[in-house]
Parts: sequence; C-alpha cells; structure tokens
Amino acid sequence: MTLMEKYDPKTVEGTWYARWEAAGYFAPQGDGTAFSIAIPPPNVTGTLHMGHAFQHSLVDSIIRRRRMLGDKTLWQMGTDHAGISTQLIVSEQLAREKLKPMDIGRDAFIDRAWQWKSESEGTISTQLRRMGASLNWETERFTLDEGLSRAVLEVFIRLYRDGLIYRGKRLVNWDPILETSISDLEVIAEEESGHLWHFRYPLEKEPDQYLVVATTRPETMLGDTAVAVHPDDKRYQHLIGKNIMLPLVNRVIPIIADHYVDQDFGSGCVKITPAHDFNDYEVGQRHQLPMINIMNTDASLNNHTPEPYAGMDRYEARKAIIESMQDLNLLEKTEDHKMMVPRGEKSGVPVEPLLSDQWFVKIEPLAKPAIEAVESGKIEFIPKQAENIYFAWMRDIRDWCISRQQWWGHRIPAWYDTDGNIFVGTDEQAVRESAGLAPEVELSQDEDVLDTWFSSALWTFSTLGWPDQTKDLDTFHSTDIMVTGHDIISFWVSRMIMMSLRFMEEVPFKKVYIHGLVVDSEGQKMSKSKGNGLDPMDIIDGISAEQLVSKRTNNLLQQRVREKIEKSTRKEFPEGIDAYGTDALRFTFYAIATRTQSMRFDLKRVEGYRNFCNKLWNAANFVFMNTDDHDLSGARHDSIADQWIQITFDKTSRAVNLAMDTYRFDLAAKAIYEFIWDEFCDWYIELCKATLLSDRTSAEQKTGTRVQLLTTLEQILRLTHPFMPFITEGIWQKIPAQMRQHQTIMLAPYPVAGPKEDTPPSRQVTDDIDWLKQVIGAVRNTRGEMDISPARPIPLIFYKGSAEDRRRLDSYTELLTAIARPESLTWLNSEDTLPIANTQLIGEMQLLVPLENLIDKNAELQRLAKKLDRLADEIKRSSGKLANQNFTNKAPADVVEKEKLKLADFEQALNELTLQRNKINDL
RNA sequence: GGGUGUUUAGCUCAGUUGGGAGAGCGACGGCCUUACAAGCCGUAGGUCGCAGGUUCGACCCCUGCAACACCCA
Repeated sequence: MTLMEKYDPKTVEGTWYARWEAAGYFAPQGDGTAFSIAIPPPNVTGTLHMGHAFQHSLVDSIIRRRRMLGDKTLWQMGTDHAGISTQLIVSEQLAREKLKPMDIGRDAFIDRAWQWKSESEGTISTQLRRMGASLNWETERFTLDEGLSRAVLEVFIRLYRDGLIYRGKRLVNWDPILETSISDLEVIAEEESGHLWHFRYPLEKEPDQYLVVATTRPETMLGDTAVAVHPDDKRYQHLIGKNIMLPLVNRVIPIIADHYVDQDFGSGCVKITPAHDFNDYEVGQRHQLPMINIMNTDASLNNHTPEPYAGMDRYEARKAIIESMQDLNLLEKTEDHKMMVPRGEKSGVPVEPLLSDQWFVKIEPLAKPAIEAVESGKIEFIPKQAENIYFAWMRDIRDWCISRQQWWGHRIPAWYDTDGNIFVGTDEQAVRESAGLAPEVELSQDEDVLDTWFSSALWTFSTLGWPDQTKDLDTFHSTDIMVTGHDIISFWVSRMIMMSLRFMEEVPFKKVYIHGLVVDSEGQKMSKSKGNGLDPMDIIDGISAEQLVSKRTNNLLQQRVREKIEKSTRKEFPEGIDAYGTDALRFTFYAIATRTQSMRFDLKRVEGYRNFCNKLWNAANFVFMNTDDHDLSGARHDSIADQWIQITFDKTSRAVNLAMDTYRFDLAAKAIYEFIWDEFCDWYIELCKATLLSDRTSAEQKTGTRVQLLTTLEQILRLTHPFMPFITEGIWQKIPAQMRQHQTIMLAPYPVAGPKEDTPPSRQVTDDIDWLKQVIGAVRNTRGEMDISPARPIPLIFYKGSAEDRRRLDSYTELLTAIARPESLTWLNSEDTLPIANTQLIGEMQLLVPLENLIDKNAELQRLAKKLDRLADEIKRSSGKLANQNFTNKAPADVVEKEKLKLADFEQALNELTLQRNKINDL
C-alpha cells in the first residue's frame, strides 16, 4: 500500500473532518476526568483572521491531547452577536438602498440583522472546520439565542436588585457617527498631530488683565465653567477665588485651585469643561462646578451655545471660535502639538466625552473577589506576568457602562412610567405584576441594548445551560483553561471572572493562557487598513498574486493607500502564496508560540513545516514499502537501532508531554520535529536500510526492524496528532489494522512513556548508537573536507581504540559498512606504525583515512592548522581557569573535575593532531 | 508620563536551578546514494544591545542607560 509520491495537503486533508464530525468524535465521551474549554466566541458574522487561527490551533492541540489521554473532553462552540459591528454592517447595507435605520424602524432593522446573521454565520464555522478545530458543534450556542438571553435577563435583574446596576447621568465615550456610547475599551487612542491654541481669558473685574489657557479643543470653551491653577503655583495664587469673564459666552466662571493642574504645561492654567472632558469632569465633581453640555448626539453644538455657534458641527465651530478669538485679540499664539486622539474603534472618528443617561455596573464589589481569586491562585495566569495586566486593570477599575444606543442586542429589561420611575423585570407583564401597576399605567421599555460583552461575560456558564442546573454545567464548570490574547484581559477575562464568581460562586476557568499577537514579517500589527493581513485560508489553499492584491485593496477608498498596499503586496508575494495546507500552518503556530508578546509570522516558516509534512509522508511511504506484503508475525530479533529508536521515542514523548503540561507549544513542536526528522528519518531509517537491504541479516532481524519501523511510525502519528490532525490520521489509517485498536487516531491513546529510563542496558544502547553516529560523522566529515565523492569507497583505520571501541566495531560492522561505504576497515593498535592520514578524533580513538592518492597537502595543512588553533584557544581558556585558585577552591568539586577532564581531552587532541600535521608537513 | 516586554549568527527565534553559545531559513561547497531535490552530506558565520556591579565564574542575577514593541494615562 504505497502512498502518493509527493505530499499534497489538499488530498491528504480531504474529508477527514467531515467524517470525524459525522461520527460524533468531538462530543464528550467516556467516563474519564472532565476537561473543558470554552471558545472565545467569534463574531457570528465574522471571518477567521490569523489571531483566531493561531489561538484555536493552540486550543485544539490541548483538547485533542486531553481527549487522547482519556479525558471526557468538551470544547464548547459558540458565537457572539457583535453588537456594534453587526449594527454597522446592516446600516451600511441600508445606506446602499438610501435608507437609514430610522426609516425602517426597530423591528425591521432587527429582522435585517437576523437575515444577515443567517447569511454569513456559516463562514466562521467552515473556517474553523478547515483549521481542524475539534469543537463540539452539537451544543453550539449564540449570545442572542433563547437560553443565553435568559441568562442575560437573570443576571441583569439580579444585579439590579442587589444594587449593582444603576442608571445615571455620566460622562461616557460617545461615538458621534454611530450615535451610541462605547466603552473605554472600544476607544483607540493614537498619537496625531494637532495644535495647541493659547487663549486669553480676561479677569471679570480687571478686563485688561487675563490668564492664558492652552487647549487642543477650542470648541469646548463654550462649556467652560472654571479655570484651574495649581494650588502651589506662585504665579497665580493671588488670583484663586477671583473670576474670569468667559469670552464669546460672557459667562462669569471662577478661578479654582486643583492639584490636577500641571504647572509646567502651557501657561499652568487649565480651562475646565466638566461636561466634555474626563479629567475636567473629576475636577468639576470636586469643586461642585456646573456641567454644561454643549453638544448634540451627532457632535454638533446645541442650543446651550450662543449664536452663531449653535447648530454648527464641532470642527466648523472650532474654526469659527478661533477666528472670533483672533478678532477679539484673545488668541495669544498657536503651536503645533502632538496629542493622543481617541477614536471609535468601529467608526474611526474622534469620540466625544458626552454627558448622558446610561446604565452602569457598579464594579468595585465584583472586582474585589475577582482580584482575590487570582491572588490566591484559584486562577493562574500563564505566563505569570500577565497577572500584572489584570491587576493593573482591576485595581483601578471604573464602573462599567453597559448600555448601547443600538437595536441589535439584548434590550435592557427596564420599563419607565410617565413619571420616569424605573421598573426592572423579565417582561412588561412581570414588571406590572411585581410592582402592582394598574393596567392603565403607561409603561415604555428602555430603548437601549446591552454591551455585547455583558452577555460574553457569562460565557463559560451560560453556554452550559445556566440558569438551568444542567448536567453539563455540573460536569464541565469551572472550565479548565481559557486561551486568549492579552488585549482581551480587561474586556473579557476580568468580566468573566467577576460574573462567574457572583453567579456560579466558582471561577470560570482554572487557568488563563495569554498568548502573544501574531504580527507580519516586518513586526507590524496585521490590520485591514494597513493591508498587511493574511487570511489563514489563503495559506491553506494558496492564492495568486492578483487575487491577493485585489483582496487586500478591496473596500479601500483612498487611491494612495491602495497603490501602496498593492506595491508592498507584489513585492512580498510576487508569486502569490502556495497552498501549504492546514497541518503545516498549524505546526507553524505551535513553533512560534513562545512566551513573547508578539510573534512574527513568516511564510518561509510555513514552507519549512510543509516540507516537514512531506518528510513525514515520505518516511511513512518508506515504512509501508518495507512492511506491506511481509509476514510480521514471525520471530523477531531487535537490532541495536530498533532498541535505540524506541528509547529515543520515549524520551521524546516525555519531552512533549512535559511541554504540553507547561503550555510550551514551541518546545513540543521542536521535540517532535527533531525526533521525526533527525532521529527517525536521518538515522533510524538509514540504519534500517542496512538491515533490510543486506542478504547477510537474518529473517528474524529483518522482521524485528520491520515491526519496529511500523511501531515507531504508529507512535509518531499518535504523538503528533494533536498538532497536525489531518496528515496523522491519513497515514494512521494505512497502518495494519491489528496495530490500531480504534476507529480513529483521534481516540487512540496518547503516547505517555513511563518514568525516565536510564538503566545501564538502555544507556548502553544509546552510547553505542552515539558511537556509531560519531564514526559515521567523522567519515562524512573527511569526505566533505577532502572532497571525496560519497560513492567512492575509502579505507578506514581505527587507531588506539579501547576494548569497548573494538567491541562496537565488531558488532556494528554491518551498519557501518552500509552507511559509511568503506573500502576496508582496519584495526591498528597503538604500537603499530601509522600511515599518513586524515585524522578524526572519537574520544580516545582516532579514525584515520590514509591520504595516498587523496591528499591535497595544503588543504589538509590548512584544515589542521585551524583545528589546532581552536584547540589552543580552548586549552588556554581551560588551563587559565584551572590555574585560578579561587576557582579550584570555591567551585564545586564536580565542576572542577569536569574541567580537568576537558583540559586533558583538549591536550590529547592537540598532541595527536600536531603529530599528524608534522607528518604531513614532512611529505 | 506610568506599566509590561523585547534586544543572542545575515533573517526569524530557542537557550527552565549561573559552569564548554543552539535550531530553522538564508549563504557557500559537494551529491539525481534504490522514502523524500519540498531531498541528502558537509562548511562558514556570534565582544549574547551598551556601561557598571555581584560571583572563582554571568546570555542567565542586580543597577543604570539606549533602542524597539505593546498596554494604560
């Protein structure tokens, strides 16, 4: 049963996923320990980006390994409704029909949103399946489905009753395009260049005197209700308590003293606009300043502002105000200024701090136990340092604004009567009943919906059936680990911890693995606007340069940006992207999953692992070629190589299991890669050829080798399956059935080697193979250095060897002959005279290749000179160390002893090679 | 401004109790050796960011500095 000649990922990956899913392998089974992970819910209408692909690859390896280890494993699937994003998309669809949401109304809008959801929800699931993610689809959930909505209601109502949800007028981040509040976390502040305008504010009683205030946002002056100076600022102390006549508005406002002011910034005077700046808001609270809201929800100025500014857009007003101030000779100067501009993550426009009625969760009482859960170790962050991000956020946390002025989401279960009294309950009927409201009392429900993260915060338990006490909830909560990015600790991880502790009275997960960010080969964050993103599907399936360019520049409005992206894309991917397959992509993710905050993604790396797949494929091909059509049931005799490969495999499986237990995916990948390529392919298979191709080896020996080839391959496949699920299943299914006790490799046991085996017999085996490797290495070295074709047999002389060397040479002549291709093997004792020869040292023993007819005298002398130089350096270093009494006195005895042995080795090598050099020199 | 992290071969990165600097890719040289040229064999290449300190001994621990990245103001 030979395999195809060349590894083709498309053919290999084929239909396995569909078969696994149909067979129900992803569902929890057996009666092992429960092990569960909840997927960080992707947006239901979204697509899979590199970060997702990376993250889910990591989780899938964890899940697949646990499943193979016999755990009752659940990877819970689900999606969220992505409130703002979806609202935006539907609004854009409407805009193309020249409609606004208001034109069609709330119900029709929500219908459109559901329609869009059903059209696009398949994308992300298909992509997850392409990644091989072994999610349990049978219990898939959605934040807006019936059960999860019930959970949201329950939580809202209970928090409200407990006084942890309140409604209030607060300054919130307002997105003037979306016309909704957004949370702190949905605001992206980036440095931009702007201006600092210095305005003169005249004193009320002495109009010829003035203070200078500097502002980056002149339009807000219309809402100023104070000017603040630092209490210790000597320049202004005499003015504290006096008043300013606010220009343009002609409002009298006080000069106050507050420590918030930075004396060294600008003039040291700060205008205070409590209704339009977060810091000013705090100052305003401290000094009981009036708050004057000067903006409408679209960021135009409202009628609290004087003519002619009322009705102007904020930037129009800015221009007009600067001009007016200049006309009044109140503009002292204008400076260029770099500042952080907060923009809405979704809309991209600068957000406005705006005073409005919003719903809030009082965080402090929830945060306290959440902090304790991490401090006490009930929840463990991996890596540990990530806890700092969490603590920093949690200890300085503000109340969470949970209302959004949108339609797509969980509508806030609050009703108002005409007097503005608030009633909270599951529905209007329930509210009326519990509040004993007469039927004629008019009630209207709050128009707003809840922040998407409010429902996501309940994720670990709501997906398992809560508020119902289901069996799944009982079995799988707390979940075992949450795998997510550091950017989402505050958004989501912290909130899940708070909510789970409150409502489940247990942690949502026992561990949090925080992974880094996947960035492009230049170290830049991947983003649509930069056009440097990669689609995981394109790496799996391949894509032409043309398609890639059009994909990256699609939907980009600015011509200049399009051209730039096209240019950089064509430069980086002149030939497009090859189809590398899921297995190679996944393996790349494991290999780069180190402990750093960001990982550069380089396609060269994927190519390397695609080659690795090809290597594995061909190794399997070799194994099958040599085992098919052979009777493997007969007596077997295991060679040294057969024993060695099993010992080495066990070592590898120990390393992989340890790496996975400590979440070092990179080390696991490395151990597997090195075992398969270096040990199995480069050494074991080559050694096997010696046995299999020789007519001097017995049938028992051949059988031993054939069985061990198959056994090792089968174990490799199981060890590698969690990382590369497709190729491993593909090959595994071709292993003779009697060696497979399961229908699928997915449910076959994961290789776990017993305690470390360092018994004398096993050490003997590995030492012997090491000796063989060294001898063969020395021969190859000689051939390489002396430019002798591998096809040309050369005489080999073993000189000054020990009895052990002699035993090995006698035992492994067959193997040595097959690989090293000697013309002859000669054993010389130390008293024998030596021929002129190339010399390689193997411990005490020398391996000589006589130089007659082979020699290039100068080249050989050069080679030896180089080696001698190196040895001289080492000897200098080593002897210097040993001459230092401090070292010999203070260092541990074994370290000193080791150093002495080293020095002796170096010196011996130096002597031998010097002798050689002199001989050659004399030629 | 505060916090976190990074700085090791040309590139991307490992280096887990402080004791002889590693891998992959790339480069160079040689091989169509009967699984694999997506391969095989070999070679070269590093004051481990800089400056101090601790130590018999520092890529590793401490201090300072620099550059870069991310997070929070």
